[in-house]
Formats: sequence, C-alpha cells, structure tokens
Amino acid sequence: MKARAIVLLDLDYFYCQVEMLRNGLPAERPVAVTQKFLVVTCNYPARSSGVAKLMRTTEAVARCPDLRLIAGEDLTPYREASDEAMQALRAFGPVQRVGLDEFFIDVTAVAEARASAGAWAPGTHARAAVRRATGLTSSAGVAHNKLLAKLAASLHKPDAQTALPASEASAFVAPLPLRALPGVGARSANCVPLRRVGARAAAALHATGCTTVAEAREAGLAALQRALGAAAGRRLAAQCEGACAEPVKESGPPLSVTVEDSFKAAHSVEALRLVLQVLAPDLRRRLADEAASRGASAVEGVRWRHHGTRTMQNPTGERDASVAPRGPLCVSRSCAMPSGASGERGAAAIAAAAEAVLRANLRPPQPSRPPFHLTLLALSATKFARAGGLQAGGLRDAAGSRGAIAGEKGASPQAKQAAAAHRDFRSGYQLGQGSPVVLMSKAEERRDWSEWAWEGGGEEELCGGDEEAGGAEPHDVGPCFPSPRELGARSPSGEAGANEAQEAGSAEAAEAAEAADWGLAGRNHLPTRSEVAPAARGGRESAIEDTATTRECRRHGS
DNA sequence: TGGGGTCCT
DNA sequence: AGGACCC
Repeated sequence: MKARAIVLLDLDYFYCQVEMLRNGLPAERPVAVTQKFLVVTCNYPARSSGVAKLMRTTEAVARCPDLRLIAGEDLTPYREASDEAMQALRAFGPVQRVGLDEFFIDVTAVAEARASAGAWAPGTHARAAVRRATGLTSSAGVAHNKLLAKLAASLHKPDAQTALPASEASAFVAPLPLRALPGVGARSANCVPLRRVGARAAAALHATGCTTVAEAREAGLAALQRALGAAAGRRLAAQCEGACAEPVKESGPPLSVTVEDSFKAAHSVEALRLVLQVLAPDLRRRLADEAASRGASAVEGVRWRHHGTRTMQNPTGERDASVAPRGPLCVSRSCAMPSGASGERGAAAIAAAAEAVLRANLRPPQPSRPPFHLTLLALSATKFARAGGLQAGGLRDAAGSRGAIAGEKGASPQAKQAAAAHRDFRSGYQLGQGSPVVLMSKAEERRDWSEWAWEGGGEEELCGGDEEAGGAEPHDVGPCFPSPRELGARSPSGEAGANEAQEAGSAEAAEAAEAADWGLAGRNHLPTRSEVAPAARGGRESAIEDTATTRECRRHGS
C-alpha cells in the first residue's frame, strides 16, 4: 500500500475547554463539567488536585474545594465547537470524527503537495487551524496509519503533538497491553489468553492482568483468529505489528440522532411522559438542524433501560423479577416517524408516537406487583432518507430508505404512502427555517423533572476561588514528520538514515518559517525509546498497571 | 457512572 | 434488536 500520513487530533479536555471559553474562565481555575452526578471532563488544574474523569461530583469537590462545576448534559455547545473544528480540518484532507473530540485526518495528499516546497508539519498546522477556528487547543499524533497516530497522540498531552516514525512501530507497540489497542475492549482482551493458552497460564495472566501485544504476537495469527473470529483476529494480528490498513473513513452527516436522559426511577407512563416532554422537542430540534443542511426523513426508535434483574420473559423491567435468565440491558423498539414530526406540533407528534410505543411494550402497573422501574429513556432517529444533495460519507439513497420505511420494496401502496410521508417530512424541515415552535429552556425543563426523578433534587453547587497556574510545557523540538521522502514524494523510498539529520535540519527550518504565518511554533515530539513505553502504559485509563509490562518492554525494546 | 455515536452479528 | 466498541 502507498504510504500515507495520518493525523489524529484530539481536542484537549474538550467539554471543559469549551465551557472555559464560553464563560471566560482563567486557565488556572480548576473546572469540571458534570453530567448528572458525574464529572465527565476536567481541566489540568483540577486534575492536579486529584479530580478525575467519571468521578462523583461529591468526591471531586472534596478533593478540590475550589472546583467550578458546570453542568454539561446539554451537548449543543460541544457539538457546535466540534463541527467548527471539523470544518477547519477538512482543508487538510478527509476527516473522520470519533466522538465529538477526536478526528482522524488523512493528510497524505496535502503533505505530498507541500513536500515540493520542502517540508510540512501536518500536526502543527492542523492544530493551528483548529485553534484559529475555535480557540481550542488540541493534541495530535502523526504517523503512517490510524493505529500509530492514535497511540502517539496520547504521549504528549495538552497542547502538544507526537510523531511516530514507521521504523519505531513494532518496538513501540510490543510492550503495550492488548487493551491499549483501539478496538480491543475488555471482552476481547480477556478472551484472547483464556482461549489460547492452558488454564494455568490463563489464570496467571488473568491474575496479573498482563496481556501484551508481544504475547499475542507470539500466539500467531491462527490462534488470534480462533479466539476472535477471522476478521477481528486478522486485524488484531496486524495491530500487534503496528500495522493498520484501515482507511480514514470520511464522516458525513450523522447516520442516527439520539437524545436520551437517565434518571433514578420512572414507574409509570405518566412519569415517562414528563421525560418525553423534554426529549421530544430536543429530537425535533436536532432533526430540524440536520434537515436544514441536508433534508432527511427518519424512522423513530425508543429505547429504555430498566433497573434490577432483566429477563427475556420480562422485557419491561419489573423490579420484582425473580430468578430468571439475564436479558438485554436496554430494550429498544421502533416505529415509523410520525408524518407530523417536522411540523409545528412536531414535538407533540414525536412524543405521542413514543408514548404509544412505550404503552405497547410496558406492562401497565398492577396493584398487586411492583411497577416497572426504568432508568433511561432515549429517542432516536435512524435510517435517514436522503432528500437533498448527497454529501460525502454515508447517507443511503432515497430508494433504499423508502424500502426500509415501508418494510418492503417496489411501488406498493405502502411504499408510495411512505414516499409521500417522506416528502412531506422533508419539505417540512426544509421550510422550517424560522419554526414557530417555542420550547421551554432546556435547563429549566431538566431541573423541573429532575427534581421529581431524583427524589432529592439536583446536586451541583458552584464554588468560589482562584488559584495557581500550571507549569510551562516541556517541549522537545524534533524534525518534521513525515518527511517528504517518507511519503515517497521526492525520491523512491530506498535507503534511509544517511541524510536524516540534514533533512531534519532543513525540515525544521522550513517548518519554522511556516510556523510564523500560523502564529504557532512548529513542534513535533519524537518519542525516545525510554519515554515511549511508560507514557503509553499510562495513557489508557485504569486498565493498565502492572510491572510485567516493564519487563516486556526491556525484553523487546532493546 | 453520562450522553452520545458507529459497526457487526 | 442487541451488543461490541469508541469518545
């Protein structure tokens, strides 16, 4: 395969940074963004006081009394900032969005074009573009594939970047726990050693929690495929060599839109109706926003989660479910999007449709037994039909979607009816620019029913204070990466190494010259062997701890 | 433990 | 429709 240059750009402490910009908060102020009673993101001053992601707000405030808490259940500002960042990045090549705060960019073509001018530092320029567009700092990894770019990005975190040359790939990944590879979740990581090796070794590995890339490598392709299946096994084997052929898949408009809310308990349809009164307007608004740019119709789905034991016989989540096999954690059912969903009364139409779905699937509470106990309700729109011009990345065409909506194909009466509804829906949205639907402020709505749902009220409180700055970044300045030669833009990728220093020097100079234009110094970290392994180990939450990894690192690393 | 997303089965 | 993964 032709050499590529891939950037993974990660917006730093994303929700939190957005809120700091919106509220004009000083950099040194510890800030956390919460959802319900959890801290979902916090800035570095907060982290240095011991606040961490997914920590309870009570714990966070105990550790950092000056912590400013900002409610982040409404993702709108983050979605908007993410969209702006993504737009800025499109100038560099196809962009794939991962969540709201990460982007893969295939910068190969731009890098090749720039190579004739000497050198180009994609990570630096992509980050500068994002910062100009949004004011947000970011971190980046630059490499020849998505895997390495992703792993590299975590090595130097706030407002920095790391380039990982292909020559380092194999040694770089060897000591990593399998769990550190993107795509390897708890499930796969546990299942590999357990199926591959004998029970004794499996127990030992499981006890240490150590399951490294190097070990999986030794197991071989066949063993991995036996454990994970043909496709996943092959992919994992490649990843264990630092290889990843997966292309940057350009993200288009979303394939689904969902709004959801979680709560302690809903025991009645009346209670659910209160939640629906919040969710339905949200969904309608989101669809209107989508349709304003592309026009689309959709099928509506309702999903809910219940508390306590689930059973297949009891999909409605009765609390009292006795001894019974485990069932799905979430139940979802769908129906056709009501044709009035885009109109003035769209929210009401959506809410009514959703309520009908719930009524049909939730057994009504009976005096003799405890009622159902739901803890989450979601509304989602899926299976969009394309109405306007096709944008890159992923809308089905209208014919396919009409078939899906009608549940059959061809020009059956149902299909025609669905097509008519589709047009109605679409034109409604397209015309719905200044929609007269007026909704209560989301925050107030949330607070209102939250008090009910939580039986105790919300818990956030703000704290006053001021404080201490974080330190300056230690920056290594390395050569530009990828070099023109690595991309094969100038000379055939023959011998390597001899001109490395010279090329690096000229690259640095060219980069410095360009950097002035962008108002940002060009800096690429090039990880040394000694810093790579420890940093990579720490980069992946709590799944990683042990000492055996260090041994593996030494064994394979030198 | 949130509020989202995508892809695979 | 459910589950795995991602953030």
